[in-house]
Amino acid sequence: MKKEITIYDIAESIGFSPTTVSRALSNHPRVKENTKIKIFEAAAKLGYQSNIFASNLRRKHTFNIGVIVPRLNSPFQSSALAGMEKVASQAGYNLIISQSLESLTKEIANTKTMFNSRVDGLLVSLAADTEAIDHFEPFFKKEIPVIFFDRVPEQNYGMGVVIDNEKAAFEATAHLIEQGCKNIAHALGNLKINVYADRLKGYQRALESVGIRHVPQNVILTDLSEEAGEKIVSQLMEMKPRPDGLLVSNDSCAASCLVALKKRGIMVPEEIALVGFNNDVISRMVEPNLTTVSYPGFQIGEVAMEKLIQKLVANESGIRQEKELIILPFNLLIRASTLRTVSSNKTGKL
Amino acid sequence: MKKEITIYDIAESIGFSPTTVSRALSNHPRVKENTKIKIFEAAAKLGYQSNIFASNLRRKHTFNIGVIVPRLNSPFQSSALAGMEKVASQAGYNLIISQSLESLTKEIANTKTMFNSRVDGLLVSLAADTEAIDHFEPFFKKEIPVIFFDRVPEQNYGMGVVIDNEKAAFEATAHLIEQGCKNIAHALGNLKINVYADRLKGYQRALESVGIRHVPQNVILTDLSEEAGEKIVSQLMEMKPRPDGLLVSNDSCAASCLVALKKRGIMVPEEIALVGFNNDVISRMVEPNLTTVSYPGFQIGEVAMEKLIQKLVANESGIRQEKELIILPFNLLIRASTLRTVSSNKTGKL
DNA sequence: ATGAAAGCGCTAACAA
DNA sequence: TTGTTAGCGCTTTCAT
Repeated sequence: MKKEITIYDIAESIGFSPTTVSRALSNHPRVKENTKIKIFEAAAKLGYQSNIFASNLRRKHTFNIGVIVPRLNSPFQSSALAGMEKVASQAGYNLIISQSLESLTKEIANTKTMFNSRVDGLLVSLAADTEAIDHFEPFFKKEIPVIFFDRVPEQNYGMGVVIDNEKAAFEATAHLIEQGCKNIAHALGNLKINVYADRLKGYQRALESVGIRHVPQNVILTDLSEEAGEKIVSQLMEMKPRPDGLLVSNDSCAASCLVALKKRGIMVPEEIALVGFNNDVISRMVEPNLTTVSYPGFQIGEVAMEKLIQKLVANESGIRQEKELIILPFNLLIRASTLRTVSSNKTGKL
Repeated sequence: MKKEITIYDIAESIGFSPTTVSRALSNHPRVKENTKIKIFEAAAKLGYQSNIFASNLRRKHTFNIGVIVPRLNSPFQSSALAGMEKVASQAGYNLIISQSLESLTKEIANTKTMFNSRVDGLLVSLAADTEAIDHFEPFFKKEIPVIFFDRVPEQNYGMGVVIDNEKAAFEATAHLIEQGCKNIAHALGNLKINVYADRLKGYQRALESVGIRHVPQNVILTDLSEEAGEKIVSQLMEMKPRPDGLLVSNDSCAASCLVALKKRGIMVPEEIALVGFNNDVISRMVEPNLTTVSYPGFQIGEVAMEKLIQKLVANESGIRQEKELIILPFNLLIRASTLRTVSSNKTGKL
């Protein structure tokens, strides 16, 4: 490796001190305009590249923000990441991204790595296994801001960005009830995850609100994978009475349920009405189009990152910020998979 | 911010020199086992955390690898990232990820940021606008390895990981021809991108190979977005004779073409046979299922990262590596959207 | 097997 | 407006 050009080389080449060079390069106001120009020219001529380590070593921050997600390749998570990247890069921060693959062990390892890499802040969507959040203690202790998004811890914690999953599931279920469903099943993921636990509550509350007795077997725990659709539907087929409504906690799984239903000749929505979650592209491509809860992944990412950067700035100036849970709006998109009567078809997309 | 524990504190607390502490902590063989134990204990007791900047400053590398993708939220790119993350984290590297949003300007900015952050290596899938790759010069000059994946530069460059897009499109087109299509259209993205340019070649070669005259208007340039399907199909409807086969360069766009075709009452595959690209979930959910080219995103990510880390290790030991283009296998998955005769149905998924 | 000392390149307090 | 000086915390010769 060749020798690096340093501010000393620049300083020497034009007869200023390294301090002045340093100041000029970071656009300090107390350097004469003319000197700045000279210094920038010299820097360019010598091919100077600032050494970020040395700078970090002094200033004690990295401009790196860590992000830990369950899976990089999920439509929701990748949208959230896209939103984060947008905001972060605008503010001059880099993103260090890792995935927990739904494993607490890996999440702990990731957390350690992030800590050791000295990220300035951390954005986390928890793994399915995660119950306690002790592994974030080092961050809390050092007052490095941690913001959870989408999948947040159950217990009291700092700051989070979510949607109101309970309300979303409530509305989705209420919609099914309006469409005449009497016996509604709900397929969801690991109940350790707040997202699914909350949706279950909303689903139950909607049933109760119209006096429908809650049938435990109607709640189907799955991994919500593409393959799960077949299993869910075959389970549905065993039930008597057979459910006439199904709320599935993500769109790709809902789509695979739809395929499995159609394979068996079950009419959607006439025999079983179907609701998904997320408003993924797929919900608009299958036939019938899926009614779904529009889940603002990109925006969740943006807001979480904005909040984090705000905290960073606040910390810098010694301002103490409060705990806060930000709840973003969702949207129930009614499409053909639940519209049983022509009269209530508001979308024209039957 | 509280004062950090340094190796000096450890050294002082147990009466060794900082040197020995440093050596012990990095498991240097010439430190007595017993001393090591003492040092590790003291480190743990004091809550020592190694300062990665100081270490980087001395050792001149970061264990960070930069990744620049066109969009974080694309099924292909996020799979590739997942593959990269897996390999990188196993090898003790972090991923710094940014997106170019298909803009050369942003790509250049990202490249600069990555360079200034002193990533040890760079993985890039080019933006649509990118023609020249001068902005990677600083990396080449400093011999920081850069590996391109999927979307690689046209000109001569270092190392790349791709699939044989020309062959893939050739096979897909040949399959359409076998199924009796006489007039095949091809919807693809920006021809500056090798991926699409190569597919176009393959498509043309397949037509030529059976003596079908190539009709320029059959090549439809689009952004391959979800919305593009409608446009592509309406364009198709204008053509006479109307094409009886359509090769679309990604699955979500192919799915939207399918929806647009069905909306017009066109039978798929009978009137128009349809092939997509990527084997996204969506290709298995729409009806009929899409014939598609299985595009190994996760594996491309894995291989690219493995190669990069190999290069890093090789550089370390002064070994000079050759330029290399790695071509990964693809797979034409034949499904109902192209199967026109029962006799040639090999999948049973009509 | 251990230690002393120098320096990686930058920044910030203080001085001028 | 500019410069002097002293580290930030670690690693690495070179000694012992």
